[in-house]
Amino acid sequence: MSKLDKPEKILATALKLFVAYGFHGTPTSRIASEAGVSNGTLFHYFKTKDELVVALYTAIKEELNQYLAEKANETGDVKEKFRNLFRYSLAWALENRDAFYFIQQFHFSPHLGLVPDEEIRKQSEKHRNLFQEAHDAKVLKPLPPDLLMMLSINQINGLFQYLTAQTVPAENQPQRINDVFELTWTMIANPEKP
Amino acid sequence: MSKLDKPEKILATALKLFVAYGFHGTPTSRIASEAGVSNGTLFHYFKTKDELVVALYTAIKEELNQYLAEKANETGDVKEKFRNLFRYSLAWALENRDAFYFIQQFHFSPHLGLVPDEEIRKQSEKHRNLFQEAHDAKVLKPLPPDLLMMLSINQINGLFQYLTAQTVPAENQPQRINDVFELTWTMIANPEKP
DNA sequence: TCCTTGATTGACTAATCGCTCTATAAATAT
DNA sequence: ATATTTATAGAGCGATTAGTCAATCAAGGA
Repeated sequence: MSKLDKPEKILATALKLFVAYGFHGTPTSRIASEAGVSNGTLFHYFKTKDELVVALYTAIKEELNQYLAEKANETGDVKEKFRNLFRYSLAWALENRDAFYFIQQFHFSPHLGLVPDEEIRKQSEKHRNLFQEAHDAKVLKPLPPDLLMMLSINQINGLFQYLTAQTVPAENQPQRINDVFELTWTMIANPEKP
Repeated sequence: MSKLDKPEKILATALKLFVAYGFHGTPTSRIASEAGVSNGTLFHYFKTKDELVVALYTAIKEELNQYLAEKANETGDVKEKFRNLFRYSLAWALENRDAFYFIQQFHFSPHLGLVPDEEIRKQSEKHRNLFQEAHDAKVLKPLPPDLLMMLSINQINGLFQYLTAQTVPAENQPQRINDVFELTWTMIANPEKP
């Protein structure tokens, strides 16, 4: 127990086991033992198992958002901002496959209902603003920006699934990612705008 | 027990409960009682709970595929075939929300590993062929057809999420669906082809 | 030094769950 | 009519699990 402090170690272990065996398929006792702590310690930091699951979700989301905030490109034009967001989202996903998979697993589980709507909206606020501003500037197609954002996110998810399922050589991945970004951009961008 | 025979009633009840409470969040005893059968009867038709989950998945997939096969347009040009596939996929999803949600829930669960790869590939064989043929005829962009199929499927998923989350008036849905199909088509189609 | 507070442990429990088993009834075959 | 298989029920069992609890241990403040 040197590098990570205990709550972090518990979360890291829970992530590994959850993606392998599912939420209810992993007993808290196993999380505790594989994390090298006792059963009681786990419940000292997380009152219930559900609370642990939700804490893991928000921790991962925060990590992703912080990463994207660091890599955000504030200088380029709109398209470059979108490209950056797209590129780094995928870079993070490929570097943190379990975590990215977990996000989707969580979204299709009843645990999603335990997170307040407000919390969820806040997590994607910055991205929503980006789409809203681009929409107001007529850079995007005249469709609801929420819809275009949803489609873009699912482009990322689909490409992630493709890159992780098929064994695409790592050196081809950046090219593929850029290809799909260009597809996505022509899909959502207003062609009448320079 | 009049309309549905018992295995069907069990599957229908399981679907309702699984999407509400998750796989492990719904005891077999509750499935049985809400389906109006005894615990023993459930295990008479499905040897294990896992087998029940997988049977539900394959039953839903078959129903969806049969529906799409019925609605398939064999006459029109390629784009119209794709439009039909897109449109009816969403029509079915919106008419069978629980079932469509369940498919995704299942895909992000460890139960997916219980289905042989061969079985999964067979389920999307016809659609894969459609993409392959369009690719060979240079109708699609020069990218792997598997990738383009993955992206198209995720367009459907994203639009489904949008239409079910936001309260889009039912009368606007066909328009939105067609909008997004056109986006998808310009995304995957080769513009140099008439 | 004593006291308080938080961290840590692991045995323990109450409840639950998947599944079996025995018994019986219904259907089907011979 | 008899035998054989299938359907149904529901009590019950063994195993597992989330969460508790009483007992130490460590750290720091007064």
